[in-house]
Amino acid sequence: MISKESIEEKLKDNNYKLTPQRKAIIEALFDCKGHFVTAEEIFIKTMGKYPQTNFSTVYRNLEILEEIDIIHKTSIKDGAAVYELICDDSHHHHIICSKCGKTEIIKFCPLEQMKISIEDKDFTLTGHKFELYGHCNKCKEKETS
Amino acid sequence: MISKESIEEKLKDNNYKLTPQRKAIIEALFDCKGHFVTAEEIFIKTMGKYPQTNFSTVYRNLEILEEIDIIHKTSIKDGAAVYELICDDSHHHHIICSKCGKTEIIKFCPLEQMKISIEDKDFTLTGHKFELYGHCNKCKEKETS
DNA sequence: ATGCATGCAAAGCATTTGCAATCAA
DNA sequence: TTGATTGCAAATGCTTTGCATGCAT
Repeated sequence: MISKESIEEKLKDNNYKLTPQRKAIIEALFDCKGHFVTAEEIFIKTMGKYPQTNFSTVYRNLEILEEIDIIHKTSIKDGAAVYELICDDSHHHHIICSKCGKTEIIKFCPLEQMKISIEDKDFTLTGHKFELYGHCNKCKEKETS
Repeated sequence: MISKESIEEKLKDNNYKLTPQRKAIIEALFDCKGHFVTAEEIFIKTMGKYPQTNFSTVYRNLEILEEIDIIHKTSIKDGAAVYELICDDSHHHHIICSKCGKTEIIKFCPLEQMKISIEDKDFTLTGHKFELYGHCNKCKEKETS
């Protein structure tokens, strides 16, 4: 799937150094696999691994990690952005629990069937976003009880 | 399609008063039909119509208008949110120019074909987002020249 | 007359930045 | 050794809020 080692290698390839803070942030992201989490959550988890880590450092690294396609960034609702480790290289989308951030991967991409119907439009396509939102079963149980 | 009168009626129905500021904001949104625009752009346009309008008032009204489904809110990129008057009642999505905010409506919704393949997932669906991003021809021309 | 709406200024929140000190390579 | 990286604190940008005043109904 993906390993810390492969990420560290990718960082090296892009001329980034391996600081203990950076390693701790990556570990934190690993712990949150399958969930979109805020920078604050990552910061807290990182602090548990390497307490001498600053919030700015977290933000700066999240930016780097996004740039080299190690993590996804999106915003579920207004407010803080959320991040998730990319575990699957192939193009995909997400269904996201808007309560806890849990995600599942959706392999289906609507874009292919679309392309034809966009040709007549006044646009050159550069990107797209397709996200489903819902409540995961765990969160639904909490509601009921 | 949609008229200022119908919006004003909807406001009344929801027990909102018709202040000149509110009217000016609605007019501003009309002027921006077919474009996602920031609160600031709406504020500026509103000031041209009724200069005694405060930025807070704009935000407060955008919130109200979103709540009663008069406008759409989304965020194209990080930073400011963008808003657009809803001109078409039927469910649809958008292709959005990430340079100028221009939009075109896409009637196609991928959700229908999807529903079956989500049934096995651990989720109860509550919402979805499907947006295409690109450059409109006008913005592309500017690039070249 | 009543309470919703506004203006103003201050606060809130997530995120970014400048700069000096530090550390990985 | 040297430039990338960090910590710190301050600044930024967007948005929200409290409160007194004003205005639509």
